[in-house]
Amino acid sequence: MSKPLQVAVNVVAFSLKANQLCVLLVNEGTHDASWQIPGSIIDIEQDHSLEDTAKRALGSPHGSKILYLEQVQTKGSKDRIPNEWSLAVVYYALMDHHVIAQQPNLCWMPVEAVLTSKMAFDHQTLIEESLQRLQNKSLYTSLPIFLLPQEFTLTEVQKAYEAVLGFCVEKKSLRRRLLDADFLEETGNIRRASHRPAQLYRLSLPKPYFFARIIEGAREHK
Amino acid sequence: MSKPLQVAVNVVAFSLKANQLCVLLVNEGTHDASWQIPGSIIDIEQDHSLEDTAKRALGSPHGSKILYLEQVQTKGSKDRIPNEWSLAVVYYALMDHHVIAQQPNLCWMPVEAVLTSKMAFDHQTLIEESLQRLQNKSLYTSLPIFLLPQEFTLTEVQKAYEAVLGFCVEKKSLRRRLLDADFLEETGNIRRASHRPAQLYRLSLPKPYFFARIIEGAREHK
DNA sequence: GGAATAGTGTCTATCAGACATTATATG
DNA sequence: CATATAATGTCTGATAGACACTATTCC
Repeated sequence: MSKPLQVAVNVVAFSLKANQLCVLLVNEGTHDASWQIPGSIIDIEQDHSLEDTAKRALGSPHGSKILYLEQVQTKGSKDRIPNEWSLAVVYYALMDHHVIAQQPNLCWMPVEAVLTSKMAFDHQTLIEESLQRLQNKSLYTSLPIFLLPQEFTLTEVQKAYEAVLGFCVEKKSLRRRLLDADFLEETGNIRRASHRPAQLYRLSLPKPYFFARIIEGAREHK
Repeated sequence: MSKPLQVAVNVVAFSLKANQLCVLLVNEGTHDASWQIPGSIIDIEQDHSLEDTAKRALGSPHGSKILYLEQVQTKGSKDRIPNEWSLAVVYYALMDHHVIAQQPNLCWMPVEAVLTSKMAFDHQTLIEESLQRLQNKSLYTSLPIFLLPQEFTLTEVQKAYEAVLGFCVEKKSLRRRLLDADFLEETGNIRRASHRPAQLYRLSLPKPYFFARIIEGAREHK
């Protein structure tokens, strides 16, 4: 019989800020470079399930404002953290960056910056692997839309795809995919600016839509 | 601070037996209908990582004869098992059914039979979800080949895809995918029978290959 | 009218499916 | 030669990408 083990749930939270994909980081403050992703130890009194722990780690116990939450993987080994068998269940979340209260120890950092900065433990890897999953899945689903507010234009959807994927996507192809698929509905409202106004849409289902084919422009960028 | 928790690793092992996709089941013998999938509690002395626990659960500590192993998900909640917060990391494995020693408490059961029989705990669900993952991934990867022996014909590959996916795939399309992709090499050997003999192939890489598009015949069967 | 972005029309290339055809072994 | 399976040729349809074009608003 083996000794018991403490289990953490960590969350890589993504949001869009000025058309940039960002990740939520916490500074535990022990020393300067100790940026981490949010996480909590499972509390079997408080948490009913792993998802509850994930939501608690994001300070959103009832999950409001977490528009999408998906488990990525579980890491467990003797040497993930020195001298300690450690286990972490990793999720990623898509949300609006406004919902996190301004706190000095929290920040939304652009992914490119994250990928070159020093992170605590193996959190760099956890972020990379979550990003990889989000990117792959965005090639054949409507996931990037879950980074947007409830009402959005098709151009905003395109910007969201480009922020997630890291390359340009073709306007007409994307619009064809989106409109042919029948998971968007016009709200009837219109976004005005100093040019032709744009139709506003909303999701008619709270779940991501799966397309039959991937965005193939991706192949040249692999 | 929450109480510690015991963590199990469970494995849904698939193999091909007479062109049928089968799942490895264990009967713990306490009562008749207690078929389960193999599993072990993490032993932090013995196991270096989660994968080690998975391999140990399959009675294959060094992983020989497990041709493919992939983590599917981690289930954790208060009510998965009555009156106990329980946590299980689930993997699926692809292997040759010959490698499991004949033991009275082990059996390879065809998936269709599994899906209609009563299983212990939530193991029915774990199998369904693993199968789902295997099927989805088989639409755009070479995974089914990992159910075959080292040398195989293209017709055997087709049968493997059909066993996994549960529907017929078109011969020419599949061969085009396989041969255009450059992850197979002819062994030079030949499989003989009472008809035209077939070229034998082997994998030139031990990793699954990812195709650019899915097997679209799938769409009609969804 | 000019600037700027929204939204469309349409051609091409690629590739999966369908299915007919040819090839090669055994008995 | 009959049978059975291996392997190929080739047409069609669907759809992603490219990109030029039109539409509509503000100033």
